[in-house]
Amino acid sequence: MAPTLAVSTVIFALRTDERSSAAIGARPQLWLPLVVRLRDPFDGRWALPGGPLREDEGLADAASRTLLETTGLRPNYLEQLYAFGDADRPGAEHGRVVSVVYWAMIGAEEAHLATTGQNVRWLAADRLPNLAFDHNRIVEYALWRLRTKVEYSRIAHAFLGETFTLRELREVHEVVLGKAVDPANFRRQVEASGAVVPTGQVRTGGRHRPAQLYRYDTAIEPVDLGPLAPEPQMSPTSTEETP
Amino acid sequence: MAPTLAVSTVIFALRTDERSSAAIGARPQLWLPLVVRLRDPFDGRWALPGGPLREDEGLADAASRTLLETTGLRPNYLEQLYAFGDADRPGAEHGRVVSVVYWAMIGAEEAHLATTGQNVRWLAADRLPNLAFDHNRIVEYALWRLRTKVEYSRIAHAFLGETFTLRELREVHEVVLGKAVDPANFRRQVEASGAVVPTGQVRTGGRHRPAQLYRYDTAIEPVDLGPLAPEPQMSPTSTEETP
DNA sequence: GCAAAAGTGTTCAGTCTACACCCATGT
DNA sequence: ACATGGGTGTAGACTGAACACTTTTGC
Repeated sequence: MAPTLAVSTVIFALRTDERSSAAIGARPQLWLPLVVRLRDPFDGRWALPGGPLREDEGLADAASRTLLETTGLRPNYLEQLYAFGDADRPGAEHGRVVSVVYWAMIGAEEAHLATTGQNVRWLAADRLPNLAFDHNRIVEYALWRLRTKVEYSRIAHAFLGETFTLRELREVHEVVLGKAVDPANFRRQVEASGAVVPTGQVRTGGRHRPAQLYRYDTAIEPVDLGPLAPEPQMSPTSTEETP
Repeated sequence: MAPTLAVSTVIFALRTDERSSAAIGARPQLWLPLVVRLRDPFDGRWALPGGPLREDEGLADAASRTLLETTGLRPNYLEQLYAFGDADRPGAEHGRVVSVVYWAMIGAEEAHLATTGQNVRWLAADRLPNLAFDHNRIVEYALWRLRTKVEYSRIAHAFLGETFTLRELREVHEVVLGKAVDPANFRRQVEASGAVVPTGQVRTGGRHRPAQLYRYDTAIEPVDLGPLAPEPQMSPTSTEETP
């Protein structure tokens, strides 16, 4: 019997814990939405949003769709993570499944508006319970990818809104990497990258000097995707023998 | 109708062109084995080795198997590349296929022994004809991944044998990256990485001072795979709510 | 005025790069 | 002897971490 094909998505957003949100200076954390399984295997356990691939639907489309269905949102960033399909995956007794998993980043403003359906719940990424299938391992891998990618690319802004202060962007790095970042050096690095442009506006309100607001420079690709980049640049490198 | 699942592999080896092998100082190049398609779609065109996923067989196992079937070899390095599954992939008219593609590196000694079956042919990676499906794009992406990975990890030795001189290792870098590398600086970087240990043996025969032979230090992982590393470190980060 | 964060300047150490130079071998 | 690549040394450019310091707001 041929294995079933499914698409799942690890959806990350930066949120402040509701319970401690009243506390001043509450650091945001990484959260992700999970859905309850309503049947075996792993009936009643939390699992990543996902489902079978529909006809005439691309893999990334399926990821976007399940994301929209579970959260009502569209992601600022979406990337394929990995295809998991070992024959001994947990739950394979009930029918083998090959999962193509995506991971996504949601902006701050949208994250507030997330519809939390009956079977959906947001949980902190570093305090997850035992999930269905091998989903704990998948989330671990997605977290690892997020962390390494934040360091060498420019995706951090995908957790923020249209405009943001460098302080906010730095906080994203600090929360994701789990360590403090020098404000002075961070500012210079970001400015030197040219990925960000000042809007002229400032954000006031703190008990301190107002901060310049920046916007992401859309002319700059956040990640180097190589030949997978948008423009499909179909490349018959040369024209030679065809047997 | 559910999409079919297939596993294909981009297999790289460093070879000297047979026609110019007589010439002295012939630079090796990247080659890859392709198979002729014997039916529609793309009947008669070259394609990546691959096929459907068998029952009770992991994705990586399937990649290894097709690699063995087409070349008679086992790879020194094997990694998942990407899952291609857009609804508008070339050839989808004859039935939609989601391809999980792997890429592999073959050692120098093995590459000589490669069995070249009736329908198999090795072609130079930078002079490929029009391949079946979107396989040109896939090879481009695999090449890009190989190049970026050679720069920041220690996989280059996978194109060589058990022991090798630093000259040979440097040549791998030069061929893959397509540019000259300073011998002095390369030596220092490799030695500093500690990934390589001198065997005490030397390689004589050139009209020059004999070169020290090195062996790869197997205690060091060639690539940082993060949570996908061998030891499955099943990680229920904590034990919390299960609805 | 004072606390707090925004933003600037400077130093120091480590790394990368280019290139000069000596060493050991085959012919 | 001498050509050739193996191997070492080193000066300058560049980069990143650390941290002192000035600026501008809210209270």
